Parts: sequence; structure tokens; C-alpha cells
Amino acid sequence: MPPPGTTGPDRPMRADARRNRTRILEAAELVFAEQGSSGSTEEVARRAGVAIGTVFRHFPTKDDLLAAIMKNLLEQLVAEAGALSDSEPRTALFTFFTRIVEQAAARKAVVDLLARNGVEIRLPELVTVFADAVGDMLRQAQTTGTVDPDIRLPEVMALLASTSQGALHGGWDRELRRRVLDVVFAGLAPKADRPTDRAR
Amino acid sequence: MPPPGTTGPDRPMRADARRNRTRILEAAELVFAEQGSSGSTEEVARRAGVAIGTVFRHFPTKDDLLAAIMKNLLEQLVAEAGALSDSEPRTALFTFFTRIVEQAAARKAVVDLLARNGVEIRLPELVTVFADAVGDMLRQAQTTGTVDPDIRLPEVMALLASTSQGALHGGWDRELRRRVLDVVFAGLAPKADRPTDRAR
Amino acid sequence: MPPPGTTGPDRPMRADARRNRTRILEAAELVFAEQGSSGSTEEVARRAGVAIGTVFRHFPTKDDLLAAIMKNLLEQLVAEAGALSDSEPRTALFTFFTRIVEQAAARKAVVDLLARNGVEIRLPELVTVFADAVGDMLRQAQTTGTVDPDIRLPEVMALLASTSQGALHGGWDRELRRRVLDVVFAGLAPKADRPTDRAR
Amino acid sequence: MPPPGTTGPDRPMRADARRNRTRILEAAELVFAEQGSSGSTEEVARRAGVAIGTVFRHFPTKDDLLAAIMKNLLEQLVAEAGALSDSEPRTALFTFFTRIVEQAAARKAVVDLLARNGVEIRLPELVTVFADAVGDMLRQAQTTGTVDPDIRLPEVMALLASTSQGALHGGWDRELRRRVLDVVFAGLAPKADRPTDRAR
DNA sequence: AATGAATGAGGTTTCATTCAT
DNA sequence: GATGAATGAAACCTCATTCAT
Repeated sequence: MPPPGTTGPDRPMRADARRNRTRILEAAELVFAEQGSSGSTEEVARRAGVAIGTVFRHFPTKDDLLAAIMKNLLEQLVAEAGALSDSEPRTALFTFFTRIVEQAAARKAVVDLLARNGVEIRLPELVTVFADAVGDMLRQAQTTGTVDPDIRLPEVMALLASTSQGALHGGWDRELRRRVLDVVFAGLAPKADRPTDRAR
Repeated sequence: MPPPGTTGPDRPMRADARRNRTRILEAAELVFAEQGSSGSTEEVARRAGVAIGTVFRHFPTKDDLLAAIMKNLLEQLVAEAGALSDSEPRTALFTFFTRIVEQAAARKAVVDLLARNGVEIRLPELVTVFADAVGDMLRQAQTTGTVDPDIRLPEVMALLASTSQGALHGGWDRELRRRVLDVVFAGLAPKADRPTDRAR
Repeated sequence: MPPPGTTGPDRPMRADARRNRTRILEAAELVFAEQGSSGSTEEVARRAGVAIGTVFRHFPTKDDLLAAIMKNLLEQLVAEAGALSDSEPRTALFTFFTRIVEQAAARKAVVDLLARNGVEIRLPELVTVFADAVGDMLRQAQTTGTVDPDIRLPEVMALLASTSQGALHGGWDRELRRRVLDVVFAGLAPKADRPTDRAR
Repeated sequence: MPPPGTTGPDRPMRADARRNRTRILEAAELVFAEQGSSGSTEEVARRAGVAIGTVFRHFPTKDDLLAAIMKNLLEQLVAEAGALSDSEPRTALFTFFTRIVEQAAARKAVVDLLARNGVEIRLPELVTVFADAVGDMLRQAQTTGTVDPDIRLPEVMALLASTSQGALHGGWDRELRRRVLDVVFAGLAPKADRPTDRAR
């Protein structure tokens, strides 16, 4: 967000440029969804209807392109997380979790990147924002007694990433997704819910 | 005519050939561990200290090489599974699960393949054998009341693959691994009578 | 939006691209002439003074390159055939035949391909056009009594291909070419009235 | 042919060695017949049932192998030529010519080599012997008035090679072969056979 | 002599990236 | 800013030939 009143030297981006940027991102999401992160930059350009040079003007590196896609995805997810927290606070976390895993199959290579080191250490802010959103839902769920208070964010994030990946590459069907998530959610549930004494 | 009892009909593979095969596999495991399954065959050859042609004599295709590594790994795992079932039947499944996830970090791209479609339709027998071994442990764990009887093999396999992948690409440290697995194991525990006997 | 009347919808190919395409074709003709159709694409690139990638941008496959060369040749030949039919209708066939055989020595691997199956099922239209042109000349020659009416196009084409190949790979000198063609032309002459008019 | 009584130092070749040599040649003839002269040496070894090293012990170079095959063929042809001259002197040349062209289809890459420069300048003696045999038949045919006296050996050899090549690569069927050879033989026939006056 | 493993140059092809137009 | 041709470093793979066994 540029400081207001400073729009001078770095132009706000021409209309066509912005339009191209968008089309490239859309095309890239498609291509990488289909072919994994090894899809070619040329293919992205072709589908976006621009020349290869234009892709590189907007994203100097293939990794930049991948990072941008991920940024997009994360932003959407954060938005969804916010909406959920407002409407169904108790199970917001579980609903969100489920939704991500279900969508994984449709966003192939993006989730792929999420878990990898492909997009090196960049956009950490974004990831933080996302983690914060999930953290909020976690806290809420613990407050309302839906999740055990001992659970911490890192393992939730880790499980989220793992199961997304799994659903993605493993091609889990509806039922398997359900059964896997049942296990995970049961594991997150308060220990109090369970009979009682946890020997040792 | 060779002296009887000296050389069988299907020659057992020359000493240097066997040595090279081993070195190539070791090198490949390293290379793919570091660079993912996109590491180059040339690099493998270089590290193995052989010429590129030698790699291709042993593994006519890059995929053959990847498949061989995976075969190796699965064989080891099956062996470990067998040993575990004998020595500590109650918690064999959990111990095994834990071990795999822990080792994942050290065997990068192999686990990578396990979850992917990289090595296409090959070594399905091996995978079956592996799944069977896990299935045995699951049944055992359910018999002894360590795992809920409603749990079925597919979700166990799915969770195994997911968490291995996660540990691998996410770079989980010792503690995170512990916490994630605690959640999973809690989720697998019997619902009615969970507290009773969770080994240790 | 380009000024109207300046750049048509399907751009006419950039100057450097056209230049390179030409140079590649020329280089390829040379290389394949010298080394047969097994000459390497790299060598073609080197002689054309372009990078290897440029060759593949213009001709995605080695076969495409070979096909392009052949297309070039056939087009020239068809043009020549047309011109000949107009100017010296009686002996157009013989003159054309002679010319092809003579040039064969200079266009090595192209003629090579003509007779082979190398360039698989491509440019069949071109070949048809060529055969048609020869067919026209044959009919003309038969009408004017230069060639026996029993002769049919297939054997003419076959003899054309054979002798071109022969001249090419056998390295026939001027005189040998003359003597071989004399035999062939004598064989094509009318049986009843052969002596009448054998041009020259 | 070693001078008699000199068999000492260079051993006469062990029985198995001779057997292998033969099998390699047979295999090579098959392989090169099917795949052209680009068939691989390994394939030859495989079909001969020997190891690759054995092939190279007998023929230090791929070209040596090709040359040996050609030598074989030429020897056969010379023998056939001799037999023919004895039995049907008038048309020995035409019969021989026809036979070669017909067999071409079955001896692919060998004829291929015959016309090419592949097997560099080697086995020239053999070729000479072969040419001599054809020369004998030509002279005979001219003596008996079957071939025009102006015809010389070079063009006969050239036509022989060309049409063999043509039949080989062009895949001529029985009829086309017949029609082409009819033209050639007509072209070789005595000019006297034809009406008479060669006006102009 | 035979074996077959090893070599390594070379072949075709892909693709991220640069740069003239 | 956009275009798309050019670049050139790999990548995977083949195969004639050498050499230890």
C-alpha cells in the first residue's frame, strides 16, 4: 500500500498491464493445476493470450509467478476464514479445514507449493496472516470447547497442509476424505469429552 | 562348459556390476533426497562415480531408478513392520507410524513418490505387500484395543502418507512431529473406552 | 491497435526470423548433402550461425527440417516442370529428367529422402503435385510421339527416382549420366517408330 | 587364401569361433535387412546369441561387419553370374539383372550399402570381381546380339545399382519391377532391332 | 576366445530467460 | 509496455567401442 499522495514516480500501472497481469495469473492457476508446478511458462503465456515476454515482465521469474498464485490463494483462504468465524464460531475451524481439503483436489499445484520449499522464503507475511486466521479459529474452537486446550497452532497447520497434500496427490474420494478428517477431528477433540482418566 | 556347481544358469551378476548398482542406488537416494525427484541422472552418475551410461545400463529409465529406490524403501519398511509385530504387538502400529514419519525427513523424494503418481503403474505388488503389513498391524492394534474398531486401513494409509509427506516437505522438527502424531493417535484411539490402555 | 493497412492479422514473420529460417534451411541442405540424412541438427545450427534452440523453434523436429528441405526442392521442380512444358513441349520430359539427375549430385540427402520413407506421411500433397507435373509431361511426350504409348507414369517415376538416387550415391560423372540416360530414354522411345525423332 | 604349408603362427580359427562368425553374419544380415544400416550392433549380438564383445572381436568396427556382409552377397552374386553364363548365355545378363532387382527387396540394407559410400573404400577387389562377372555377361549378350554393341559396362552397373536401390526403397511390386525392367532392357537392346533409320 | 559391464561422446528435445523489434 | 525470436544450458537417452573378468 503506497503512502497516499506519493503516486508520482512509480506509475499506477496501465489498464492493459493490469488486465494482462490478471489473465496471466488465471492462466497460470489453470496450467499449474493441471500439470503440476512443472507446467511450462510458455503454456501459461499461450493460455493467457499474451506473449512469453509479457509473463516475464510481470513476474521476472517462474518462482515469482508461483508465489503470486499462492498469494492469491492464501488471500482467498484468509477471507473465507474471516467469514466463517463470524457465522459459525463453534466449528469454524473444522468447516474451514474440511473445505480446504476438499478444494485441494481442484487447486493442484497450488497446494503443492504450499507444503513445499519451491517458493523459497518469500511471502512470509502472507503465510503469517493466514496462520493468524487459522489461529483465531483455533482459539475460538478451544474457547467453545470444540478443541482440546492443549492443542497448538503448529500442529493444526501441519495437519492442514499434510491432509491437503494427501487429498491432492492421493486422489482421495469423498468418503476417504471424510474418514481421514474424522480421525483428525477426533484427535483434536477435548480429552475431557472422552471418559476421563488418561493414565499417565 | 563351466565346472558344475560353479556358475548357475542365470549368472549372479558380476562383482563390479553389483557394486556399481549399489553405489548408484545410494547416490540416487542422496541426490533425490536433496533435489527432489527432479534431480538429474547425470548428477547421480557423478556422485556414484560412474559414467552416465552405467546408470542407464542398470536402470534404463529415470523412472526405473526412482522405482528401484522406492522398492528398496518399501522392502525395508515391510521388514521392520514384521519385526515390530513380533516384538511389541500392542503398539506396533503406532511405533511403526512414528518411525516412518521420522525417517521421512531423511528420505526426501522417495516418500515424495510414494504419494504421487510419478512412478506410474509399476511395483504395485510391492505396495500391496506394504499395505498388507500395515493392515496386519492395524488388526492387531484393534484386537488389543489400541485402535478403534471402526477405523479401516485406507484412512490409516492415507494418514501415513500425508504425515510422511508433511514431515518431509514441511521440515517438521522433533517436537512438531510428536505433537502431530499425538493428534493422529488420539484420533485413532477407541472412542468409547479410549483412556483404558494407551500403551504407555 | 496497429495503424490500418500496416500489419495484417497474421503477422508476416519478423525480419530476423525469416533470415534465420533461410539460413537454417541452407545450412541443413549443405549438412545433409554431405553427411546424409544422419547429419546432426547441432551441426546445422552451427553452420547456420544460430543456437540450437533456434533450429527447433523453426522446425520442432528433425524430420520437420528434412521435410521442409524436401518441400523446397519439390516446389522448385514443379515450377521447372511447368516452365519446360511451355517452352519445349516435345522433349520436356527428357530435359526435365536429365536436369533432375544432374542436380541430384548436388542435393544429396534430399533425393535420398524422396525415395525413402524417412519423412513419413507428410507432404504427400506436394508429392502428388510433383507426380502430376511429370504426368503432364509424359502425356505430352506420348502425344508428340516421343515416348511409347504403352509407358505409364509409375515406371517413369520409378526410373526417375532410381537414377537420381544412383547419380547421387554413385557419384556418376557427366559422361556416365549421359550414357545411363541414353539407355533409359531409348527404352522409353516408341517401339515401332523409335528412330524418328529423338531430340538431339 | 593362405599359402599352403604356412598354417603355423596364425591358427586356423577354433571351431566355435568360426561358428560364431557365421552366426553373427547371419544375424547381421537379418538385422540390417530390417532396420537399415542403422540397426544396432547390440541387436546383432543378441540375435546371434553371442555377447557384444564377440561381435567386436570378429569385426573390429561396425563398418567391418557391414563390409563382410557385402562381401558375402557379392560372392553369391558372382557365383550366380557364373552359373547363369553357362546355362543360358543369350539372356544371362537380363536374367541376372532381373534376379538382383527382385532380391533387392529381401536384402535391404546390403544393397543399400552397395550403392553408397558407407563401407568406404574397402573390398574393392570383390567389387571388381563382381563387375568382371557382369562384364562377361554383357560381352556375351552383345556377341549374341541381345544387347547393343555401343553399351558399356559402367552404365550397366549403374543401372543395376540404381534399379536395385529403387526397388528396395521404393517398395516396387512385381508389376512395377517388370515394367521398369522392360524399359531398361528395351533401352539396352540393339538399335538394329528397331526399324532402321535413325533420322537426325 | 568369450563375456558383458563400463565408457562417454553425441543426439534430439525442452524451457527459463534475455533482448531486439 | 508488449512481442516473440533467440539463446544455451541441461535433460534424458543411445550406441559404438573398450576392457576387466
